[in-house]
Amino acid sequence: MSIFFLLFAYFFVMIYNKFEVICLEDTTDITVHDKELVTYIQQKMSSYNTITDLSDFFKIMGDSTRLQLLMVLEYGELCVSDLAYILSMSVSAVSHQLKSLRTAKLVKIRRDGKNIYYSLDDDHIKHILEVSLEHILEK
Amino acid sequence: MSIFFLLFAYFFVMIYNKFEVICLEDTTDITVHDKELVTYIQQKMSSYNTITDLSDFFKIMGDSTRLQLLMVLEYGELCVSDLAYILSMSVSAVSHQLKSLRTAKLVKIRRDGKNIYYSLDDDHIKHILEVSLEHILEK
DNA sequence: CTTTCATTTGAACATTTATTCAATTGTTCT
DNA sequence: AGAACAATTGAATAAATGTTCAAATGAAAG
Repeated sequence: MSIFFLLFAYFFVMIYNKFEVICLEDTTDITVHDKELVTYIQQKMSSYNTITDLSDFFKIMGDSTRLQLLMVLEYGELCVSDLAYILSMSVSAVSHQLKSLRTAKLVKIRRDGKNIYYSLDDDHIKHILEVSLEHILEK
Repeated sequence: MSIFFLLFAYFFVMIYNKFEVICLEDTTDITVHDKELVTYIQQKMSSYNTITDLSDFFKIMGDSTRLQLLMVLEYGELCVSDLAYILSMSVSAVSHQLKSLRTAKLVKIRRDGKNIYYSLDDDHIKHILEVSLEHILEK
């Protein structure tokens, strides 16, 4: 009885391992069709860091709350409660998002007494927003 | 005994309701500081639809996989397995993201036999990517 | 007509993300 | 010093998102 069990176990492990190899090969070994173009792109492609930096930048503006904040701040500096009033959101929620924008270096702050005034940190953003807005409106 | 319970319940409900009102007022009644600027912005602000469209557009590019796909496709049209090979990702994952890009009308497809070739649907995107890349590199 | 290849699809899972709530910090005014 | 105001913070909750896996589709070749 036990010898059959051992044999069974042995073949099971063998087949299981084989199966794993097949699976791994399946996900990594992808047949390339346009080899010339693929190798050309692999040489030319931007570094992974550049791409993640860029996607992080887009991710920041990919939220309507943060984008509204940026667009409102194009008109001038404003304190947190005024921003919350304009977006009709809670002060806390706005503050959290302003923090994201601040760590992304898209806005800067100025303290004046009890208030903290936020403004755009950079004029590039205005340009990007304009170009992108054109893209949206033309579609 | 039961009369005290009723009295307690009555006051509890009264205070609870009052408390709710305070809470609601707390989140909506925000003191405005720069009334002039706030009302000016409220008139000038883009419609909510425009902003959500724009943030949806940024959201699409806010993922490194999708952004890589767009940047790779700047070099020419490619089929799914070649794209998967370049990004070293599974074909399925790439296909899912290509679908997002397609519904966002950023890429288009062309069928050729068993292969499906993807390419950029629009030249605007190239421009936006260039402008944004400049922004990142200058920081 | 069946097999093979390229791709898509849907469900499941894990991870990330945005907002709320309650408590805390920092500032001014009395 | 204490009250009042403006804003931040951290934990908790709920919603959205990306990848994997397994199965299904569509097209071409044997």
